[in-house]
Order: sequence, then structure tokens, then C-alpha cells
Amino acid sequence: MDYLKIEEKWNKIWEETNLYKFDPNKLDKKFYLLEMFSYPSGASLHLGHWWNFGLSDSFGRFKRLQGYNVFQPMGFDAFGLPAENYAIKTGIHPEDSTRHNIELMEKQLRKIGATFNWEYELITCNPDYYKWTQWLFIQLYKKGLAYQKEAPVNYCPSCNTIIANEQVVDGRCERCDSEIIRKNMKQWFFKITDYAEELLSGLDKIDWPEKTKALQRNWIGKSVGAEVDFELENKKGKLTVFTSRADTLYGVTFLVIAPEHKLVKELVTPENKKVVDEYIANSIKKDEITRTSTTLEKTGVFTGSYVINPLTGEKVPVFVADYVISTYATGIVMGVACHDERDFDFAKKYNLKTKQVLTSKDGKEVKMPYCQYGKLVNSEEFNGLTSEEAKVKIVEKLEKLGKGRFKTNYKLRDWSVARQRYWGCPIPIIYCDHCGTVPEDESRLPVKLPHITDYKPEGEGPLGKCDEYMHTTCPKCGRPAIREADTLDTFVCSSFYQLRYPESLHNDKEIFNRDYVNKMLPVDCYVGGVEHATGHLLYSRFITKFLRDIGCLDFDEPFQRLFHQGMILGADGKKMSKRNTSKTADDYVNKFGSDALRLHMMFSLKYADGGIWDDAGIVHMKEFMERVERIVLKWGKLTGNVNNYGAAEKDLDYVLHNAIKEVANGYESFSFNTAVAEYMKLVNAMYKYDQNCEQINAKFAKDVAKNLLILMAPAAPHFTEELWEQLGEKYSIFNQHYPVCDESKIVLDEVEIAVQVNSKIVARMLVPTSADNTTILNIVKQDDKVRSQLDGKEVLKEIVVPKRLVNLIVK
RNA sequence: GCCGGUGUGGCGGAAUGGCAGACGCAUGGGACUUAAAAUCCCAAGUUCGAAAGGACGUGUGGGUUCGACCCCCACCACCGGCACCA
Repeated sequence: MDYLKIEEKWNKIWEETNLYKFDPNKLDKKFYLLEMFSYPSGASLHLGHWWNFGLSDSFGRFKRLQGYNVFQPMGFDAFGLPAENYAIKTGIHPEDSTRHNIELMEKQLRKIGATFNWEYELITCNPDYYKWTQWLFIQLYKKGLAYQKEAPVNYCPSCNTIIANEQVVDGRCERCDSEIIRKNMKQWFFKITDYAEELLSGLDKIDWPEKTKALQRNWIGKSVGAEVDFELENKKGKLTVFTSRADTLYGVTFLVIAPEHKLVKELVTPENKKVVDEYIANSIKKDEITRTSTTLEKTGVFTGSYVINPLTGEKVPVFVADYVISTYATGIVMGVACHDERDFDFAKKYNLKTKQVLTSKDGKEVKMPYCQYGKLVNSEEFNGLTSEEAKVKIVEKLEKLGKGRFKTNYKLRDWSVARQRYWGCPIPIIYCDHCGTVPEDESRLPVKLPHITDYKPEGEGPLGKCDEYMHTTCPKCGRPAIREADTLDTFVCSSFYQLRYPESLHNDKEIFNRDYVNKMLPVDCYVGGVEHATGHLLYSRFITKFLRDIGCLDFDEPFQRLFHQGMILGADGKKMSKRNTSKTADDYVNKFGSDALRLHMMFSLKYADGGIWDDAGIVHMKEFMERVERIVLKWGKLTGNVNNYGAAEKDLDYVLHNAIKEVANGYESFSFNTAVAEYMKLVNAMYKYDQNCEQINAKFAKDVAKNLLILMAPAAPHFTEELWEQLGEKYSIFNQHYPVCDESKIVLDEVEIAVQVNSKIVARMLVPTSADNTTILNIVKQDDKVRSQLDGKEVLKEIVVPKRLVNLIVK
């Protein structure tokens, strides 16, 4: 078989006959399968793309055979730094290079022969798409969820832009590996923190890998505790701390405030000012150099001020120390030297007072610092309570005194969305001298990104240099006004694309139709890498919940099921790239065909784990296909009139129906390797039957051959379609229905059981599958070998595991 | 440090608590052939044994169970994430 020819042939026919067209009117059995769309980077498609798109496509084809109306759209996340950096490197305008790359990638993606619904293609840099990105921004702005504030941001001096927390890896830029600087800048944020609790609790109702849920939980970082107010000693005012260990409140011997905290200035007494200023200057510098080191010794300086413990009335000194983070909770921490590791180190270093307020629950002596829960001591009326009890009782008392309250904190920060770059979605905000900050009028959307030539990033949005873009009129008062020069983080663009896909064709009136989106979503299965766990996957959930709250849709979660593929790696164990693969996907396709490549990928590595690419087996996959071809063509054209259904037929039927069951299980769980193994087992059994039967039951054999083709269709689409035609069957194999497993065929009449006496196997025998436990025991006990083992001894206990094993325990 | 995951032959990898290593690669052998290629078949965890057969085997140590790769406890190694989060 000429694989290249048949691939070309069927790709063409499938396209011309619209075989995979999604029917928007048949939604009762729709299946929305989505693969994370990709950046149109300049490189040509490599094996990793085949791995990602080809294999999830096989899953889609399997669902199609099961009778689902599969919706599997494809598109491009076309804005953003990679596309722009590539453009800067090559000197070609981002728009031109992006369009060119999309064209190139699209052509190659089509070659995979995947059943993508290209007619729904989305490209995020198209005005008819980013119109809705801007619309979304405006809705968030109207609800107060898009806002500007002066905030410390991660600034990459090489890319000349602010980047999100998620894009900082070990204090470095994930793109260019430069050291990140912390800077205070006026920035646009989305208030994702408003949804922290729901983003957390929603995880319980979706079918996602535990790993990913754990990552998000960790990232959201819920911490239940209390706020406690400490009055200043000699002045009016108070310092509020957050603690999850209110049970240790009686043990507070100092307070620590973050160097960047606003109140530091007020706390510093004149005689301490010089030291404190120096310390702050130092720690801010340290921030830039080694922010992430946890082994760093705890340092700090005394401010000169004291506060009063609200319960004990004790005077407590206040320190500035950079082990306290200004952006988490209140930025002030109570120091309990005896019951916190860090506070202990700090107190020891500066010779501060310590006070033990906890002992172990069982009264054993404890070693300092004792950080576990225990029993309270030195805590007045709370003595004797457990930590768990005291955490509640103490805060209740503080509430009565008006000096504290229960409080829950989250590590999650608001989402920084502005980028000082050119190639992104323009922020639809206008600054008017009379009206202030005004969102663009929705009727004037999209705010088009101008085609400019000087797009090099220089710390401020390059759009600022484009007068025609910047100067506009205020949508409120009509007077001249200035536009926002920044563009949006691409994660904004990709936070709702799954909602827009179903209607990308025809709805230019609204972001999507409410009824229709409710029927099409959530996405039934979302496939993509785990690297987006705390980025895209969290943002999409947030935006979905927001759109629900403003009445655009009625569901809570965008992706019902999520599956992460593993990554396919080069010979050096590193991410696949041109450098570490000597052969491209095209090389393999040309030599063995795309079906063989796909089958080999499915079989040789676990989809969930990935691993190092090894092409050694691919030639054998081609041989396997030839093996299939020979037997299928032989059996499919048999004309004998033997109608016997004997032991051989029964055996083969067993293998077939077992395969029907296991192949389905394999696809459902993305265990493609075991699905392919089942094909091989079935083919082996067919050859055996072919050899061992003098006369072949032609009708039966034909049926097995056809079933094999249908089972294999998702894994080798062109190949099976061609054979299907050669058998004279009607176009197309993908209109067939996945065979039904006849359970009765995979139950054997007789089953071998092992008889154990005291856990030692003494005999093996055949018993009817239908026999119940009593019958089996009777048969067993009559057996000579068993009787001799029992030797008249009394049976204490009989265990019968149907179909497998009998165990007699004797005295 | 905390959270999550993984650990099975020379290799990729299978096993609702029930004959561990399916299926395949690499390996060895056989049939067909003048020969080779192609094709088809067989063997194969380790170890002792000529063989029949036995012993040991799923990172380590315990436990539950008639029975554990699988469940529980402790530990080790590797991978991933978070990391001074109060």
C-alpha cells in the first residue's frame, strides 16, 4: 500500500465530503473536545505537535465512532511575547510573521489528518476576536474588577515589560532568563481574588487530575486565622497582625513589620531612624539580588516603638525585618519565639524575650521551638485548653474587646494584565481631562491595533509613540482624550476562547449566545500540558465565573474533564526542538506514513507521561500494518460456505470481544498503548485461527476482519478507511458504530481453579463458570488429590473466590 | 521545609486484592528458501538443576489478608510544583 497516496486521497475526500462537519442542530449527543491552541511560532511542526494533536485527535475519532457529534475546533493564540520576540529577532513585522506562521502551521496541522473543525477557527489577533477581549475588559471594569493601582510588579529589564507572577521562574524571566526587578508602577489588575474561595471550592466538582487541583489549591493558598490589633504604646493608632495561631497570642514577645510597609515611617523613633533607613535600603536591594533564598539568615532592626498585647497588656517591641512579606495579609506579624521556627531564630539572634505558652498534649517535655498544636499554659483563663479550642476562644474574646476578628487570607494575588508591549490586544481605556478614566464605548469596539513599524519595547507601551492611535475623543464628553498605551496579557485572550469557539462563525452581535453556550459548554474534555495549571487554567475558571455572575452563561466551570499529556523529549531528555531531533515529523511521514507514526506514538510511550522519543519501533509498526492488511484483505474476501462455530471460533470471538472492551477502556483513559496492544493481540489470534483451521468460517472471519478495522480506525484513520473501501464497504468507516461488546463471549464455560490447602496449591482443576460456591466446594472435596491432602483433617474455613481459587484451611 | 507524583526484566510498558511481567522492542532458535530478503512459528524475570522440578522475585522495612505491584504504617530514591505566606 502506498501510504502517502492514500493519505492524500482520504484527506481530500474527507474534506470534500465534510465528513467531520459538526452539526450544530444535534446537540443531544455533542462532545466538545478541545486541545489547547498554540502559539504560531516560526518553527515548523515537530514531533511534539504530532504527539499533542494527533493523539488527542484519535481520542476524538473514537468518540465519533461511539456516535458522538464531536466538536473539535482549532485556532491560534496569536498575540504575545513569543510571537513578538520572534518578530524582533527576524526584523519582520509581528503581524506579517504571525500571519505567515499561522498559514504554515495550519497547512501542516491539516496534514496530521486530524478531524479539526477548521471552519470555526479562531485567531486571537483578529479584530473580530479581540473585540470581545476588549468587551470583556470593559465588563470587568464596570464591575470594579478591572482596576488600576500602584503596585510592585515583576519587571523584566531585557523584555522591557512587566510580567505576571506566573511567568517568573526562580526570580528570572521565563522567556529570556533575565533577572527580574521589583518595581512600583501604576498597573491594571483583574480582581481574581474576589473569586478565591469559589475557585477553591469549585475544584471539588470537576474531573481534573489531582495534581493540577493541588497546584491550584496551593496557589490560592487559603489560610484560616484571625486578625489581632496591637495598640501603639505612646501614640494613637494600632498595628494589625494576621495569625493562624491565635492560641499562641499570650506568647507574643515582639512584632515584625515588613520593610516596605507604609506604617514603618510612623513607627521609627528619631534615634533609630538612621539604622532603619539603612536596613530598608539594603533589603530592597537584596530583593533584587536574592529574593528567593530561604536559607537566608533572618535579620531585622528595632524601630524604637512598642505596642501593647491586647490580652496581657504587655509591652512588646516592634522590629522591621525582611522575612515578613509586605503584600501578604497585613504585612505585620506577631513574634512568638517559643512556637514558631522563624520567630525563634530571630529572637535568638537579637536576644529577645521568649515566653512559652504551649506544652505537648500528653504532658511530655517539649523542645523549643515547639510548633505543633498542644495544650495552653501561661495563658490565664485559657490554660489547659487545646490549641484547637483556644484558637476559637481567644478570638471570641478579642471580638468582644473589639481588638480582633476571625479572618481568612489567600496567597492568590490579583492578576496583573497590562503589558508594555506592542503585539497584544489594546486596552480599551481612555483618559479624559474632564471625565477621568473612561472605558471605550462598546459601539466603538474593536479598538484596532495600529500597524506601526517602531514597536521595540522601551519600558513604556510602544503604542504611546503612535499619535493617531493615542489621540481620540472621550466617549462620554466628546472632547479630545488619550488612549491607554499598554496592551493586555495574552492570558486574557485565551481565558474565554473556549466559550467563543462554537459561535466564532456567525455571532458578531455578542460574545456568545447564552442558550447556545449553555448547551455547548462546558468543554467535555480539555487536553493540554500541565504547565498552565496556575495560569491559563485558573484564569479561564475565573472569567467563566465572572461571565456567569453578569448573566452571560449559567455554568460554573469551563472544563469538565481535563487531561494532561506528558511531554515528548529529545534524545538528550530535553524538550523537543530542532536541535535534538535529527529527523522531522515529515521525514517519518514520508517514509512510513502518518498512520504508522501515530500508531507508534500511541504504543511506545504512555500518553500521560511522555518520555524520550525513540523511533526504533516505527518500522515495525509499518510491518504490523502490513500484517493487518494481509489478513484483513484475505478474510474480507473469503467466499467459503463453512458455517461451523466451534472451539476455534469461540476462542477468536473471545479475543475479539475482549479487545472491543479493552480498546474502549484504553481510549477513555487515554491509555493508547494498551489499546494498540489489544489490536496486536487480536491480529495474532487471527493468524493463529488462520493457521489452525482447516476450513475457515468465511462469514465469521469476514466479520472479525471488519470489526478489527473499526477498532483500529481512530489510530490509523487513512489506512483503515482505505481497507474498508477495498473490502467493498460503503464510505466511510467513520460512519460505522463502535462495536458492542458481547459480555457473554468473554465469559468462558469452564475456568481453571487452583485448590490451596493452607495456602499451598495442591491441585488444579476445571469447574463450570456457572457453578456456585457450594457446588465448587463439593467438586473440590471429591478430588482425590485434595482428599489425600486433607487426610481426614477438619476444615476450619473455606474460601472460594469464584473463577480463580479455592482455599481450604485445615487444622 | 510543605504539597503532589513516580519506583515492575536489557528497554518501552501490562495487570477490578487472585497464576506478576500482557503487548511490543532488542535477543536466541526453528520452518520455508539453492541462498538471502520477506513471511510465519517457538523460546525467554533471576537463580539452582541434565531434566522433572525447586528457590527468590514489582525501591526498602514492617502490617492487614487464606492471598498484596495493588490497601495501611514507616523509610529511601528520583521527578514536578510552592517556598520566610505568619
